[in-house]
Amino acid sequence: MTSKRMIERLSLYRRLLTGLMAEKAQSAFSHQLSTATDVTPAQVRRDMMGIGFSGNPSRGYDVHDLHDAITQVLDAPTVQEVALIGIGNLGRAILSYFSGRHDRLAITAAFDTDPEKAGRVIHGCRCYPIDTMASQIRERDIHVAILAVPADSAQSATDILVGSGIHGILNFAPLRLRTPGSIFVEDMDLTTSLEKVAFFARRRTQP
Amino acid sequence: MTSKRMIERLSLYRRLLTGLMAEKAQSAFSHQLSTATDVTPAQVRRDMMGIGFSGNPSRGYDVHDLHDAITQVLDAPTVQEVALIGIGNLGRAILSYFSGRHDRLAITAAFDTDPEKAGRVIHGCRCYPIDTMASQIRERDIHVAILAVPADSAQSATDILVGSGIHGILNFAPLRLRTPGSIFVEDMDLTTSLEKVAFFARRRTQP
DNA sequence: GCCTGTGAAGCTATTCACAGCT
DNA sequence: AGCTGTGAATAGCTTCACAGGC
Repeated sequence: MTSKRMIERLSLYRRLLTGLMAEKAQSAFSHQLSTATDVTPAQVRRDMMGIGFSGNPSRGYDVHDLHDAITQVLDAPTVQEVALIGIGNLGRAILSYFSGRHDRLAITAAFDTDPEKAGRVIHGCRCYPIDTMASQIRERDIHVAILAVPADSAQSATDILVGSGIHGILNFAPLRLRTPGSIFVEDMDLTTSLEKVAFFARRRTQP
Repeated sequence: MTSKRMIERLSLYRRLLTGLMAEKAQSAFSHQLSTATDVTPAQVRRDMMGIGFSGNPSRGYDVHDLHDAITQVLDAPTVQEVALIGIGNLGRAILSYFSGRHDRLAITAAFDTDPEKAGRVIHGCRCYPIDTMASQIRERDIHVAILAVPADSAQSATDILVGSGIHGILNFAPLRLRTPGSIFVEDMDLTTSLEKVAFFARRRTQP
């Protein structure tokens, strides 16, 4: 229960439900949730079971209640702060992408080695020099970090993060971080993903 | 054989092997390949089997030969061109990230609705207005696209891509694209990934 | 002794299929 | 008639464990 895959799907369902709420839909069937999220209806029902949410054979699932139920599972009761490490092109893109988009997750501190950037406010997020990172993360009780630094400084940054009480890292650096098993790491490996797409695209061209 | 997961791992092995070649290593054992890529030694050996590559019980796998063998599987014999759709913050970050990094994959055309951007060259990649996209993709025989447009224009851009002969899409837009089954789509969903990290980080905090 | 190669076992995740409800 | 909830079946992937080689 609550496997990595299932959490991903819950995130998708919720996003879809938010859209449905905006168009005043009261309820939705598993097959409706399934088409927009690209999973099977059976999978949707399994996931509902997984979070202990029940639907109704004649109406399906209540859109509002389900949205709440998923939020109950996915989100912390209070806003979770997120630290961004690395304010290069990618870091800034990530900042602009998340800026004000989520109501329970917010990037509230960004760090960079470049002293030029310290003190600036980018997309509503204040930037600090990297040597204040450990103390700030610890003091502000931040447990989630997004790592967007070059590959050659990723491991040293990670070591600091781990030592500062971080529990989860979204890693954009193109390497596998060495971390204690207690840290959750999700890799966003652009190179690997693009190579994968290129591979399967080629295979579709001439199978 | 050659499942999605395996292709990802091959990409990781190759990156590691490139590093090993730089430090003049001749050969490597499965357990060496495994630690740096975060898979088990048994998995490494399975993957070698998968691409029909043999090692040697006393020396392990020849670094150079294995690098070649993986490249043979992963890459096209010639350079594969990639189109980038959307030259916003994220698109530019992706451009800078990939610029000159790969020798068989290159982003050689970028498209945006903003006519201001057309004609510019960003990180070595020429930008074009979006209405020339279909014809250029078709004429230049491009089969791979990176989609980095806002969510509300992602589906219409996708429809054009599909109609232009694209076979694989690396999708950064936060929604599931509707595509024919013949198209390979890989989703890079920042929101979902961050929610996942936040969820498991929280769970580590108090399990 | 320590490695690779691999059949067999084990896991995990997904899908099937149908009873039960409305 | 068409849905949900779910035990059972299936599929896909990973690890075990050991024979064979250096």
